Amino acid sequence: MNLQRANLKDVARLAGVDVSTVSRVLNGSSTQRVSEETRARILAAAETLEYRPNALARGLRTSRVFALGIVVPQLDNPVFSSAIRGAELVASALGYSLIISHRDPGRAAEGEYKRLTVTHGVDGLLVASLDEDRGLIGALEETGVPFVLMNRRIGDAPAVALDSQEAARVGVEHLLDLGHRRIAHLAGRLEGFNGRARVAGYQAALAARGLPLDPDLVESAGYTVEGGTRAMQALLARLHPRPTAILAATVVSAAGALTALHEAGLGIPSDISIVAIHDAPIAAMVYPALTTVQTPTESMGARAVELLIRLIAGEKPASPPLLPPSGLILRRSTAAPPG
Amino acid sequence: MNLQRANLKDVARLAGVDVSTVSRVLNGSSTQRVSEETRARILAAAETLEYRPNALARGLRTSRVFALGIVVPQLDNPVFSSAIRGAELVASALGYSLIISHRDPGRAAEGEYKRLTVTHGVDGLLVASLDEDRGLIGALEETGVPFVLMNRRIGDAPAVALDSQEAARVGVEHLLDLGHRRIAHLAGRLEGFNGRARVAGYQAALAARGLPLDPDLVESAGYTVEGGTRAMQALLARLHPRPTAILAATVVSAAGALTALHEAGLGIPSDISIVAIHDAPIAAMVYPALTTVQTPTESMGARAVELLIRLIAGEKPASPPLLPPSGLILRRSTAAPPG
DNA sequence: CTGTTAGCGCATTCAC
DNA sequence: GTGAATGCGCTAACAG
Repeated sequence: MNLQRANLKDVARLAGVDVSTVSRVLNGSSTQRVSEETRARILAAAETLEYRPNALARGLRTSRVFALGIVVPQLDNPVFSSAIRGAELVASALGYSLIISHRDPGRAAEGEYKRLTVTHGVDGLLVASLDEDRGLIGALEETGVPFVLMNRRIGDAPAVALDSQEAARVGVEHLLDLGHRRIAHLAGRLEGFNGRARVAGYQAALAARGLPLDPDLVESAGYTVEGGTRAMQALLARLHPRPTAILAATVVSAAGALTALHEAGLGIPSDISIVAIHDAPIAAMVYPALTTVQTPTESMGARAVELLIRLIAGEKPASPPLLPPSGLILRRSTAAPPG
Repeated sequence: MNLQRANLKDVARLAGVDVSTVSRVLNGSSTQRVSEETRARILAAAETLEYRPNALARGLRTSRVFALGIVVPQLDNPVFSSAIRGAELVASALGYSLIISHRDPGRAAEGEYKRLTVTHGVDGLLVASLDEDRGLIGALEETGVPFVLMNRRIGDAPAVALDSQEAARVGVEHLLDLGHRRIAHLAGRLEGFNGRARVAGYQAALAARGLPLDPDLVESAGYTVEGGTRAMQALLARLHPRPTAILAATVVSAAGALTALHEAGLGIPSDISIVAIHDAPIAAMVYPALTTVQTPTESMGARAVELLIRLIAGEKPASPPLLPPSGLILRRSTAAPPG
């Protein structure tokens, strides 16, 4: 019933003090000099009235609304939905709300950032972009509020991203340990931040075992099912003998590759093994269930919020190091090579 | 640069009028009686100053913040992420922001609703719940702001939901048209709103062709991959002869069923066909790609926002009728029965 | 047709 | 230690 109702004045009246005193104790400013007695009385009054500060009024006064904007290009991408979950968790733990927008950060972006910052007055922006768009940084800086990039680094802008190179290395190493020597890579966008890193990790793992690098073993598949299918078909058509194992950039492209493999009548993992980077629910939904390199996507969102809040507080924190993979999830898609 | 800067006073000064006049023309109230001349001067001033209203101040004054809270139990459920997308689209088209929260609506819900409404001051709530929890309505009503339920109806509370019965009927009819007569149903939660409706639709389709209803053909699989696998295995173990086709409640349980089918060495669709309700990206990621009954999940979010905004405006709109399926997406998992 | 006035709820500077 | 006064930016009577 009396929700939204009680305000500072009500609490002040019930406690028999002035609103300014109530404000002081409730905000617990470091320079608080209030007698224990009245402080207790005020706290009790606030309690019985179920007082909740009005974020609007407070924001109008302090120009801090305790809201963060987060813009992601897509909601159903497992990497982003997981990052959002992580962000939401720490944001609300720290008293912040998250306002999401799923516009493509590259496009119509500028208007969106203004809407979020100027109009709605968020304190900071979390931005997950899919491409390298340099214009993005400019648009972001124009908003005047702190921001942090997720999933990639652009220049030296504040960012939290995954160590895709290490993730790829771990995946390939697993395959090497199983005995595979002819390993292909279903790459993402070769020009992209993560795509490049994965190729580097793939090559590093091979080089560490003294294996030669064959450019023909790498095929760009993008990040779609269709791309995965098409790239896998290309690999199958071009490579003789065919590879005995595949490192896929994402579970989505891996799923597409599985389709191509099934259609080619190949057994998985009897004829060919496949390991994908990123762990997501769909890894367990395909057949056979995918062995994956688990990446800390949820932590990425969490770390990003922490970084952003420190930025908002006026600190000058450095971006954290790239987040290393958190494990290898063994399922049914990998085994020793045939023969 | 001069973002967030310009306020009504600045515009008023530049236009040589009073702030109240500026407010009047910018808000375009129906009772606006301002000379064309000054109106033009004000508009021009606002333009050059890139004036953007401060939502906080406006909200404080009008207790309308043009923000909607949306709480969903999970972000990566294709039904919800799609509904969110639809909601976001119409919300922003109508000038509203969406504040998301992915708490389980049943649990810790009350506190969450208060945080959203009392503290952040959203104008209304969109709630997608997974269960029937009656307490939910009480908690929602206590917030004092309008709300609309998504994905289910509870009592006669405002709600936008899918016509799951019709969706099931369409799926079964497709199977019947292909010649199947022994069709099993991988059901959701039998006690749930949608689960019950799907069973009814499944039975109605069978009855319409004069086919007998065999309770043994229905198995509850919940909404998880594991549930789908387990239920499919149970069906396979219990039914002799085995069914030639399956209607799965969701793409997720269908994916689980595929795993069981593959492990049993059955060909899809050569030995057994399967059609799933809801279309989602994962339908195209599994093997074989799933034929699905497409449901308007994005529209569900869109309609829900429209309904909510009318509620906020003080209208007393009725909940729209259940949303019928929008089509049948033919992929590779269905064909005529063997023999 | 347009200016004046009065807060919305809160934090904060300044008295006492 | 605590109260009084002020204003964040805006809208909504109420005057004129």
